[in-house]
Amino acid sequence: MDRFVSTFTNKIDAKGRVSIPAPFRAVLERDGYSQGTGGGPPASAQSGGGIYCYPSLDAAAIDGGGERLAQKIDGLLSGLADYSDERDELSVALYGDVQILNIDGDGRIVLPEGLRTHAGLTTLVTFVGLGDKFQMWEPKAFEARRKSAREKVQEHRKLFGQGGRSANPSDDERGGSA
Amino acid sequence: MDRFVSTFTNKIDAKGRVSIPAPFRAVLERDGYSQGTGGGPPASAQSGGGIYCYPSLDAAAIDGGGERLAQKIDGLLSGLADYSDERDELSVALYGDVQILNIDGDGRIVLPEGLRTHAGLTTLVTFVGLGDKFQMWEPKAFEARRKSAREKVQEHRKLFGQGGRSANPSDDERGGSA
DNA sequence: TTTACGCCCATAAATACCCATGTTATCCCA
DNA sequence: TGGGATAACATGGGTATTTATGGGCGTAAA
Repeated sequence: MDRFVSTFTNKIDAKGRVSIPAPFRAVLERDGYSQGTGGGPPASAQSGGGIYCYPSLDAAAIDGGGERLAQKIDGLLSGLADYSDERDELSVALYGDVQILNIDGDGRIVLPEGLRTHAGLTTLVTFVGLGDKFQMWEPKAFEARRKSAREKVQEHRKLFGQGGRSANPSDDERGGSA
Repeated sequence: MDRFVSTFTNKIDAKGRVSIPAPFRAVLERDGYSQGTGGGPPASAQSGGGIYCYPSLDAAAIDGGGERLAQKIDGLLSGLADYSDERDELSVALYGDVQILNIDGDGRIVLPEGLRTHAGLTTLVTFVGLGDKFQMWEPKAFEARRKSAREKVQEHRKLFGQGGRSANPSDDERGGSA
């Protein structure tokens, strides 16, 4: 199914680069990404190559994904009439905030200033798989979010009365393997 | 897919020139633009070369694009009956203010007075990708626009994003489903 | 002439590209 | 089954291109 799964934490180096977790890279490649070196024919930033990133609308995180994500965005706009003011306005938020980041020969991207500040990133980034896309978080911020997410799940369980499994507290962290 | 994506802010120099962001240039070239020097054979301003620009109908901005944009405008008109009043009006609105700007050997254009005042441009221009076309804004004006655009998307998301997915707070972010 | 524009060159900074290294997980073979 | 050889990854850093931007100059238009 090629979904983004699991979480990984990588380091931002002095040049602002981060390695994309290898499993995510594999998903991106299967999703139609062709890498500059070591993968396939080069692709310029605006033509199918690169990953699509934009600031999450309601979280201090960056959303990222490949072609599939891009098509999803297109889908949102496809219903609107060309040249309507409404379409322009939505396009601003949907396309205007997107950055296309190239993956270098070593599987790394450079996070632009704007995105980095939105997510409060400094030296570490936590990549979180969410299926069709993934998110990049400041590790501590993500830990907090994860915690609250668990609590919500707990509540839901109570509502449904499913005693069931466990909320395994020691989930996967760095390098869950693929 | 060759879409205009992302935003860039460039400077207007003493001669009124602005660099077109390199990624946009790449889209334009693939879209059928041939540059005077360093790109391909020269093209006169009225024959496929140059970018199409006109004042946005409902915003203090300039719309710009390449061949695809021109064809889309044609498409809109062809949907209307010949000689209808509506068509005439639209033709004037869409074609009347169009300017074809040449890109110089260094990837720059000169913004004519009329367009500059319409958008309130002085020393900086923000290029905003909107898919098939892009817009040029005065940076501060664009900031305001971006803000309102984001709010609108939030609303839309509520309407769309009810694919009934999950209780997972991090699941659907921007556009739950296409 | 005077102004505006196209064309060329120069340069600093940002970006892409390339290779090297430390570490860890994997595999093979005795 | 233990241990060394191997391969995959994340990470660091050097170097070559690309890009944005400033300015000079000749030519064409007014």
